[in-house]
Amino acid sequence: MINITLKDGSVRRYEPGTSLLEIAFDISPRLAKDALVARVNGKLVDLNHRLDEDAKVEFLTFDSEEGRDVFRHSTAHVMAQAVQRLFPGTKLAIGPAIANGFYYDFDSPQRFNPEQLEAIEVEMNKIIKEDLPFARVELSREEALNKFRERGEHYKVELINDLPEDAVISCYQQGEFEDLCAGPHVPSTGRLKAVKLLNVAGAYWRGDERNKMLQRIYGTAFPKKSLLDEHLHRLEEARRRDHRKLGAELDLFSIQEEGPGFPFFHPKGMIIRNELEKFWREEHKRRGYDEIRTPVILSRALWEQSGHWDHYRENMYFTKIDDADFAIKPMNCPGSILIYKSRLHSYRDLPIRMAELGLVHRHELSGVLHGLMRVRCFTQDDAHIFMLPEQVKDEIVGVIDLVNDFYRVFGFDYHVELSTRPEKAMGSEEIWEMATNALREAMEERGLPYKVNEGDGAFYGPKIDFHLEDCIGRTWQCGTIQLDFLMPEKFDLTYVGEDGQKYRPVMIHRVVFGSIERFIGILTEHFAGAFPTWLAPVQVKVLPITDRQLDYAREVTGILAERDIRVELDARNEKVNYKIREAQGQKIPYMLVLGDREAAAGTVAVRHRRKGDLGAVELERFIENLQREISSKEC
RNA sequence: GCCGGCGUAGCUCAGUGGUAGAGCAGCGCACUCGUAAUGCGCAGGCCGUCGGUUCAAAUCCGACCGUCGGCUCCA
Repeated sequence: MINITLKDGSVRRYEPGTSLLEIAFDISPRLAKDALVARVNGKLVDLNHRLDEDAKVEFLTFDSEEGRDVFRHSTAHVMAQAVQRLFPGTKLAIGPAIANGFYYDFDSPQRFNPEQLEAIEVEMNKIIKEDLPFARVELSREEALNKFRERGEHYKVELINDLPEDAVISCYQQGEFEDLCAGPHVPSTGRLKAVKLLNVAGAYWRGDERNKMLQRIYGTAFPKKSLLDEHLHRLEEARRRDHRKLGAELDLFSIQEEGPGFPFFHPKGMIIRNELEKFWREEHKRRGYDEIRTPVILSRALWEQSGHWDHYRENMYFTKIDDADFAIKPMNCPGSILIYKSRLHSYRDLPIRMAELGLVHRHELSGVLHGLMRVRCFTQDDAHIFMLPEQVKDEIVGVIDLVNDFYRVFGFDYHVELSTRPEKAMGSEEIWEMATNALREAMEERGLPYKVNEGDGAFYGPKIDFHLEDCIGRTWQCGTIQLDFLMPEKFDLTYVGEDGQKYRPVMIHRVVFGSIERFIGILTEHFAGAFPTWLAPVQVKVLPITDRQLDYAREVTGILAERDIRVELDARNEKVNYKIREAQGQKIPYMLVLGDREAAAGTVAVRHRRKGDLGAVELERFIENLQREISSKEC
C-alpha cells in the first residue's frame, strides 16, 4: 500500500498503481468531476497518472490559476486538432494558455477569417462530445524528431532541437491528433465545455519579425456556459469604458484622419490636462524640482552627439532650416543637458532636479497606434536629476516615493519592472552593472516587488518601469526611472568638487505620469469617465425645472463660477428628467435641481451622479462641502 | 511595417448590381413640467479616396488612406 497525504494533512492508503483520478473519485465523486489536474510533490501531473509511491497530493480545479491554465491549454490542443481536421496540411507552432484564454499559432495556406473560426468552433465542440482521452507518451529525442520530421512539422522539430539535453520529451494524444507537449492536460476532451474563439491575428514565429508570419487564433474556455457568458459580458462592459469611446462621448479629445497618432485636445480634455499639470507643478516644487522648457526642434549634430542618431534614428522626424539639418525631439534629455552645461556647477549645487513638461514626437509604426495610449506625439512629465555618485540611491528612492504618492491619489494599482542591458547599448558592461545594482538596491530599500526584463533597457541605461492597467487588463508603461552614466560622458558634463577639480555627475531620467496623454487615457478607463470632482471638466450642472426659475438659476451659476467652480447652466426648455439624464450621461458629479421651492428659500436641491437625490441645502453649505471635496482630491 | 476585420448623416446602425434609409443628436413650434428620454415638424449623405469591371456600383475587383484586434516596439 502507498500513503497519500492530502492538502489538509490527512493520509489515505491505496494500492500501488492507483490513478489520481481514482483517488479523487474515492475522496468524492464531485471532486473527480471538478478536478482538472493534480499537484504531486509540488509538480503538476495528469489525473490519468498512476502513483507507485507515497506522495503529497493536491487536486486543482478551475478555481486555481494552474487549473485554469491546464484547462485552456487542453482547449488549445483541441483547437489545433479541429484545425488539422478541417484544413489538412496546417503546420503547428505553439499554443499556450494566456491570462484569460489561450491561443495557437498556425502556418496554413488557408486564410482564417471569422467564418473559419465558426467552423473550427463547431468542430471543437464535436471533439469535446467525442470525449477523447488525453494520453501522455514519453519518447526519446530521436523518436520525437523522426515522428515530427515525417509529418513535416518543422516548427516542432525546431522546438525539440532547442530542448535542453536532459529534458523529458513527451507527446499528448487525443484521438487521431498528437502534439509535442510537456503537459499536463485534463483527463479527456469531454472536460472542456464552453469554448469561444475570439479573433485571428498575425504573429511572427518566435516573435521575431525576420521570421515567417503565422496566423494566431485567440480563444477562451470555461467549464460552464454561464461562466463563458459572464466573461464575454465583462469584455463587453469593459469596452464601454474604452477611453476612445468615452473621449468622444465626453468631448475630451479626438484623433482625426489629418493627424494619425496626433491627438487633438478639446476644451474639456484640456481642463483635465491642466488640472493634472497644476497638481504636478505643486508636487514637484515641493520636492525641490525646477521647471524648464526646451525647444522642440534642435540641430541634428546634437542628436549625433547624444547617440540618438545611431540608436533611435528610425523613430525620429527630421527637417531642414536654411540648408542645415534639424531633428524634432523624441526625448527631452539633450535639451536639459544643454541647460546644465550653460554654466559651471559646484558640488554644493547638486542634486539639480530639472523638470520639463516636454512635447516629444516619435515615429511609431502605423499598426501600433491606439487612442491616447500610443501616439506619435506626447507630453512627457520629464525630469533630469544631475547628482553626485553618492546621491544616486537616495534620489532613486525619492522618485520611487514620488511615483507611489502620485498613483495613490488616483487609487491606481501598479506593478514594477526592472529592465537590464539591451543588445544595442552604449557603454561598458561594468557601468551597466553598477547602474542596475543601484536601481535594485533602491527598490529593495523600499520593499518594492519587481519583475526583471532582461535586455529591455534604454540604449543609455537600465530602468525601472511602472505599469498601469487599462479597462481590459492590458498594461501600459507609465512612470519610469532610468539611470544614465553615459550622457554625462558624451556631453562632458562636470561639476567642481571640494578640491577644485572637475568631476563627472550622474544623471537620472524619470517620468511619473509617463505621458500626459496616456495617463489621461488610463484615468478615463479607470474611472469609466466619472472623473473625481477635482478633475471633472464640469463639476456642477444647474438644472432649472421651468423657465420661471431661470433668473434664480443664473444667479446660482454666477455665484458658483465666482468661487472657481466649473459650472454649467442647462437653460434649455426641456423637462428636468431629460436634463438629468443628459448630465448623468456626461458623468457630471453634481446636479442642482432648481424649482419654485428652492428659488423661494434660496437653497439648491443636490443630486450626486452616483448617490442620487441628496435633498435641498443652503447654497453656501453646498459650496463649502464641494470645495472641501475638490481640495482633498477625493476619488 | 506585417497578418486579419471594418469604413454609409455628428453618433449607433440597416441597405449585396437598378432613384440612399432608421433611431438618437441638431434646428423650429407647442407643452412650463420636481430627480435618467414630451409631442409634432424640418433639415442633414462625392456611401473613406483613387482606379477598374458593367448599360448601370454604396454593393463586384484592385490599390491607397484611416480605423479595430494582434505581432514587433515603447511613454
